[in-house]
Amino acid sequence: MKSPKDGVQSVSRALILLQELARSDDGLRVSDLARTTGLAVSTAHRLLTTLEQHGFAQFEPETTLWHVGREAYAVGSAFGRRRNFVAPALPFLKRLRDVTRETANLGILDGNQLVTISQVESREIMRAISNPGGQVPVFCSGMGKAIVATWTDEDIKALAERAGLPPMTSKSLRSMDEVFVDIHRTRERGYALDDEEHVTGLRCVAAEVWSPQGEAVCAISVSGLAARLTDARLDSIGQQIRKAANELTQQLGGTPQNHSR
Amino acid sequence: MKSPKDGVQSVSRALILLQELARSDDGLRVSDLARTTGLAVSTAHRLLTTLEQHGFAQFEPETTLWHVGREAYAVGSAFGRRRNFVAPALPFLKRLRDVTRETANLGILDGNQLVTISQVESREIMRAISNPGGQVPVFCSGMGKAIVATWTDEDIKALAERAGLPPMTSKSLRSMDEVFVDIHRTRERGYALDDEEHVTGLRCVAAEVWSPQGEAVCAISVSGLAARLTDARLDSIGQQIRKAANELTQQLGGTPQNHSR
DNA sequence: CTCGTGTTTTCCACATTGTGAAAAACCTTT
DNA sequence: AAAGGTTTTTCACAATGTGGAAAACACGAG
Repeated sequence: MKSPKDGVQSVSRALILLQELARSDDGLRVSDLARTTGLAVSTAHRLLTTLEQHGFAQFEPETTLWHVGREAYAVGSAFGRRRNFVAPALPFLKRLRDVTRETANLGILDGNQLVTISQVESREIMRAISNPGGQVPVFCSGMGKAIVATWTDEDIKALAERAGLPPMTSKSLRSMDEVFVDIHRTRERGYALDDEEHVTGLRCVAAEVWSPQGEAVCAISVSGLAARLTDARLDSIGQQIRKAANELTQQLGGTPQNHSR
Repeated sequence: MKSPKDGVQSVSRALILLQELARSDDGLRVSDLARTTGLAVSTAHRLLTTLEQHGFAQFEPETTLWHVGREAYAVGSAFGRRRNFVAPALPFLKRLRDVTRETANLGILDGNQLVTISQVESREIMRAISNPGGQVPVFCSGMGKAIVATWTDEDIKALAERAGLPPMTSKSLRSMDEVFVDIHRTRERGYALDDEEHVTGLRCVAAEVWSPQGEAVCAISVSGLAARLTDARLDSIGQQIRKAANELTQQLGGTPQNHSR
């Protein structure tokens, strides 16, 4: 009967209680919890009070109902804080790589730069262009523009002023006007485009991913040689990225917002 | 040595490990955790694997680091769900963030502490100050004071005695007299102010939100560097928060009461 | 007011369960 | 190949968690 590999019994039970609590919206009584988890009432009670002492559970004396506590919230939100979208994003990146045969990327905004967090490489000959961890000026990056396009115009302006518009190539956006034209097109299209604005010969199509808070947290993109990412393919790829970004958003517990503002 | 009333030892320890994990943004090793919590390495390891089996902790083999797991997030968000004003509040927070360009927060009173439930970050460079789930002594917090100002003087006194007046900074309220002076000003103004009373260099403007039962259930606030939240801007921002809080109240089916009592 | 039935909470003897020292299995690094 | 640093596993022991039963509440009905 004793299974050596189930971990610590009492801890397991306490966690199961927590999950049970989370399942219910308006609280549970000790005896209910004991029944649904198959524990003795006294045991359930003991575990619950332990959880309560640490703030993971909350007891309402007037109604004698148990709820999930603030500390559970605090600890849980640490999970959200962490860049934990990289793992769930991987399958999506892989699929994008497979259908487009180009490199797929995941990036976040860090300060004034866009940094590539994760990347699934194309299998073509010319592939690794920007390596993971690499930083790119926001407005020279498809992913950067995808994220920024969800912001208000004032915020975008402020960021552009802070970050500047370094001319990486001859096609880089050079003026505030050009930026806003591009952002508008991005919002209309539903995906962002970097047409050799960062590196000559390199194109990139990107869409943003939303957090449960309703903010654009990161973006995914497909990048490859302009010679291969032809105008003809561009929109089809754009749609696919948009779709993948929405699905990833959903999986992260967010809802895709509308791009237009 | 055996203290009968500290609950179940192993569960306590597991929870402490979780909190420790939450504290760190980029993961911890077993041995670090063991040291900081004072547990034997093997014990820590056993507890962690138990947490992992239930998804509350996450282990990255390649880097041998432990993180908070998805299940902790799932359970924690049940806490937010119960406080069902967090979703409707989001648009208001976003708007506040957009017009003030500072961080907007939503907080509730939990026991003697004010806990930040939700937050929409400013896009300026210096932003994340307190993370969601964080706790602050009531009287060092704009949101805390906004809520408390709706109470009777006796209730306030009782709370202050229970919770104490921890001097977080040199500007923190230190005496019952100072508390009541501040509360009076808050009631007159219609919004509460935290002028570097929690963290030096940080200001915060807040107003309370009413439930249909006619109780102040939560508060919203805007916080930012004192250097940016200048005296000149303060009143204008205060008015805007007051307005947003009233609108949110309305949307929740409550009616904004009058602050004076 | 008293009894009855539903709770939650406390107690306690017992052995199941969790414990930590130490050893084993892994890694990198030199 | 050896030396430090890890993470895992093992194991003998007793401290720790267990659940039945009893006590303390809380409410409604008679």
